[in-house]
Amino acid sequence: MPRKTPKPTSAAGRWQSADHAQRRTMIVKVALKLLDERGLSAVTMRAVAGKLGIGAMTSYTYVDGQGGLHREMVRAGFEQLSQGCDAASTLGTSAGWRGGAKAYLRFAVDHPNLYKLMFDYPMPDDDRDVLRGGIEPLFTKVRGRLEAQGLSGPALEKQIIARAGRFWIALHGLASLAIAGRLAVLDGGADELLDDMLRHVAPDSA
Amino acid sequence: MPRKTPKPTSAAGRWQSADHAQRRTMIVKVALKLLDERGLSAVTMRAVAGKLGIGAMTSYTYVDGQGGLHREMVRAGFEQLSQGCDAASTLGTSAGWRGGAKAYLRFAVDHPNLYKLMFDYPMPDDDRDVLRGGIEPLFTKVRGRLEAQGLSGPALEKQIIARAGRFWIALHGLASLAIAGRLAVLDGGADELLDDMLRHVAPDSA
DNA sequence: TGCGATGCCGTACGCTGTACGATAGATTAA
DNA sequence: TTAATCTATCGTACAGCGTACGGCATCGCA
Repeated sequence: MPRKTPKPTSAAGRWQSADHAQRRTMIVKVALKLLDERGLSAVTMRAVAGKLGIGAMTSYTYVDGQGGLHREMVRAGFEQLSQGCDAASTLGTSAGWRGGAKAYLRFAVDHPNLYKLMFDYPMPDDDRDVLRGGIEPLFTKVRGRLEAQGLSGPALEKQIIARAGRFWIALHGLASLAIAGRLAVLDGGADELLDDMLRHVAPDSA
Repeated sequence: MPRKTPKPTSAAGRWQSADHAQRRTMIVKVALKLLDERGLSAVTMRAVAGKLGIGAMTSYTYVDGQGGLHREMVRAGFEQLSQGCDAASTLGTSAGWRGGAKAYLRFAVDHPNLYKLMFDYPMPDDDRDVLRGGIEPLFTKVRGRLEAQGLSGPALEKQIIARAGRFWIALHGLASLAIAGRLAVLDGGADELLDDMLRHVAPDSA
């Protein structure tokens, strides 16, 4: 019985009283939950549709197949990562870098499957702007910090890439290896490794 | 016609004149070629068996299903990575770190699918020894360097983890982001980023 | 009232991994 | 020599996947 009447209540009934955008959001949300809880291989079109009480093919109306669903999940992931890091760091201060870094790592450890999907997802080559990808806040902060120090022009751009890039590469290395279980030697000393890393690659040092 | 006579020639005929270990190697080799050329999703049991002219189920005699095949590919990959880095670096020298690093990155860029498989592959938790995983040479070299400086005991172990770990994390971050196409901003300046990274995290600096 | 547009989804096709069991050749025992 | 056993091979089948296709029910508008 498609498109009946409003039908405001009932778990799967919510579907009815939602517009197009909301329905896509519902699909992505269910997919993210499945991804977190049971891994990428559990995010099947059938499973997602089943959880929403709709036919498998219905989801194709709101999302461009499985590839499109992955793309939406990646987008949502970068948004969440970006917001989390933004909230946790304060512009330019050394403690700010550390706060942002911890937020970044927390996201990766809390959502390992999503994080992997985000960084395995092929990024279009014509996006010369690497700032995309959820790390805009980092670059913006570094920019502000350096501008406050009087830098500008090409030198500024170069320094931004060097410092923010370096910082981000280190963070991603930590996150990625932590997820893969490669940092077991630490015996719980992930904090130490992070501190050591920050000492060496913090955007404040030349 | 199983287990006929030697039959030394012919492409698929080689299969006959091979022992158990050699046949597994042949399977893994074909799988690695498929992985490099057409991605992980192309490494199907049927495709691998087909390339060897054997029935799909036959490969199960030599490899423990798809999971086992992945495991064998990962093993082969770490072996190759380890050898490449070992050959390219000379103990302790600053140029040595750089050579090893370049070899590491070259492997990752030349075999992105394999590299991803290697570092996505779940590592057993009871392998407290992270040295496993193809980076033993790095840790060994750092150890030698530090021992030559007179360090020993717990301080030595701690320094090894701090310095080699830091170095490796940076390398993996670079490799991983390069594969994902996240380093496009460089405009071909990957070397610059590597140099900057080496300046900051080389195992020689405290 | 009629009718095109829109959302829904049952069915079907080709693909996957792999469990099972039949078969055929090699090896060993009598 | 002959019979029994073992081993490698793989044809078949099943469940599950993504998704193309087409039929359907309902809505918005004329």
